[in-house]
Amino acid sequence: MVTLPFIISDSLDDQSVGASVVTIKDVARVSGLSTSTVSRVIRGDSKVKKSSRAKVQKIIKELGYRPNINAQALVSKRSHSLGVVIPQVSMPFFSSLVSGAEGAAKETHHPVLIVNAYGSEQAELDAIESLQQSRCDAIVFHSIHTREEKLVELAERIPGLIFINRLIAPFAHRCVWLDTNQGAQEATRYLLENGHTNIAIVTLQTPTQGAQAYVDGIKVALNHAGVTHQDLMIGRGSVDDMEGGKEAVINLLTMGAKFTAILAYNDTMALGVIHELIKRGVRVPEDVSVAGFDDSLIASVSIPQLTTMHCPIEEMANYAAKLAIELAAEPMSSGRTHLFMPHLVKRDSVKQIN
Amino acid sequence: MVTLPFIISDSLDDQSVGASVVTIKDVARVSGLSTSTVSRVIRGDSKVKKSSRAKVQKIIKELGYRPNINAQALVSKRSHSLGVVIPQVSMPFFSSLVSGAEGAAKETHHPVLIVNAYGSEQAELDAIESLQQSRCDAIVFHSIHTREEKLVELAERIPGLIFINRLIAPFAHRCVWLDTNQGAQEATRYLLENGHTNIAIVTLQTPTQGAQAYVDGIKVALNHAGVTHQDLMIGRGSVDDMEGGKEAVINLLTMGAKFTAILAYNDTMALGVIHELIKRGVRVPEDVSVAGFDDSLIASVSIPQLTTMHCPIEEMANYAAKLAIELAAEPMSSGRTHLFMPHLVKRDSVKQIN
DNA sequence: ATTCGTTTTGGTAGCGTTATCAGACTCAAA
DNA sequence: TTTGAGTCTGATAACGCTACCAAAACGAAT
Repeated sequence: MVTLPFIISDSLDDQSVGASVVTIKDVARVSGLSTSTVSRVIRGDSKVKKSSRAKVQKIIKELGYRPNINAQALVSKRSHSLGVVIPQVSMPFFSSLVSGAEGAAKETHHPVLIVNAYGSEQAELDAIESLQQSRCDAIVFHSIHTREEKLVELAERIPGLIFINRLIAPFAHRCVWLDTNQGAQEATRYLLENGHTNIAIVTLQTPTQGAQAYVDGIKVALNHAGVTHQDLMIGRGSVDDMEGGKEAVINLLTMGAKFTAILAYNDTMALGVIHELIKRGVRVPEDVSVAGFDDSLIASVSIPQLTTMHCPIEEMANYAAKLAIELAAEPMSSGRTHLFMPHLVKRDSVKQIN
Repeated sequence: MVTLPFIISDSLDDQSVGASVVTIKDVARVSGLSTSTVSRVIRGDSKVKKSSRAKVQKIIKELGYRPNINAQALVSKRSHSLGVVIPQVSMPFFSSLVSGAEGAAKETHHPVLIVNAYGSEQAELDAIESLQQSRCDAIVFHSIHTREEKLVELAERIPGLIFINRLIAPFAHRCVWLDTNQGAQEATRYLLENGHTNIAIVTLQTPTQGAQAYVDGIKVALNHAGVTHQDLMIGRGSVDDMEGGKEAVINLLTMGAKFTAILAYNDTMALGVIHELIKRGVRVPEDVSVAGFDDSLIASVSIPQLTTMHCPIEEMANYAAKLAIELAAEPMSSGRTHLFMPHLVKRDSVKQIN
């Protein structure tokens, strides 16, 4: 980082006293009505004469009045804002998530608070607590490290808390999740259809719920197709990024696995795999096919473009945000499940063999 | 989007009345002191006896008390939160920006509000207004479409408003920006050093401030090196994404431009260029070298990995956030400029010729 | 003991909004 | 004209906190 120390000698400020903000009282005074009536108009309460409503609305517009949401939050004990807790906004998957949630929140004029909570249960719990301090009542939470038991506790305490991309059985109706197992099956079937039977898996060393479902799904599809794997070829990476992908494929190679295709737990790992293979002179997809999972931005940007399972994370987050806002307004103890399906996106990293 | 309508019949909730939140009064009562003293402890006011302070802090911890920030904001007329306005979180460049700002805000316990403002001046102004309504006083604003005159107006009104990646001359000390011109020069020099003299530019149809600086920088470097371009080869795309990149290179090709290297205004456009070239059987970098700008995530993901100018957007945003928070606390009418330098990242998309 | 400065404390009045209740105004029916 | 049932409106008390001022409490110096 380079910051030039060039000083600009600026004139002094004119000390202009910032035009004091207009309050509900100003609107009341100007309109000749009481704050109560103005408040009713703001909140869309029906018990107000048409002419009064019109007058108040006119004055509000003229004065550029905006209710102070802090005061509203104070008295109503609800902030009308949406919190989003994710590991890292800068990762494409999560930034899509945030984007989806932001879209939903904007529709209902909810401000969006985001908190990065990376790497540990403590970070995740701290994030939730900081949102609570802001009296944020609707929360979309992408938890990775927090124990289910803790999450149950949180869900009991916070009616507007929605889990995304993770299933907490006792609160299934508060989870917006993806059928990773089915997705993995579909990806596997696609490889099988293309003649691949020697399929290796690239996944995480310490599998998350999703990673587990992914591997399970692949096994189901392989079994169902009658592909007998005396022992499954599984390469594991310690992290879910490109490095993890490289690590996993190196493992696979050093254990002498023979495969014509690789299924990777996510796009980033898949790209790590591809990079490592190409570095070793293995062509993708001519020698080995590779499929990812997520269909994140990088999938369509890479060369070859990645065949992958599209995970509708933006729509899921949009849905989750609406649900959170809804439940924050009126808690419900049960309801339907919110299950989304990934679907296959065929691009260039998988090739037909035989 | 597929949502399964599977209904879970859940037991009724136990109607547990959410343990009412502890307030400053509770702390005061339990500690046997007044709310004033407790408030002093919270705010770190020095005028409080050591023993009292210790006692209050103990009780606060025991009761799990957290100040209600809405009440604090109401009385202090400042929200102590940081707003971030960007075109789209889901774009890697901006999600890095958000991430940097979030990091800075977390240090000072400022919640982070994000607002997408895509595509128009109105969207950007609406975003700022929505933050104002939240009484958000520190704002980092990545403006693209708003006229400078409007931005000056905003800057005058909001002391904690910082512009990122755009220079507003009258408020230079409130801008955290990048020397794109120098960066473009450096990229150009690198191509020249590698023997390229027929260099084409890929940029935007309607150039933003940054795009203009980029093209200017290239011209400067070319002139300086004595490379005479009777007429510069410039291909223009209507948008700054892969499609825009493709569009621009197609323009270049159809106008019959002869080049051995392309400088693209950003990484995404550069990748669009590469995709289009490869599609047409032109090898990168063997036949044509391509360099990008930004060093966003995708630059290291593609094959070939992209040679590009690293733009330290995360550090810039971190710096901008700190500045915004600082200025919101105590406005200043002048100060130093905050200029960051991009630097070259050599990867695989540029090849030496001759 | 009295005085004085200094440190420490508590009481109270808001901040801008909403909820609640009671009061005032309609208008039709008696 | 009175009555009653609506419809509409306004006064007021919170919400949880901080700012301000005044009152204690404490020593040290007289």
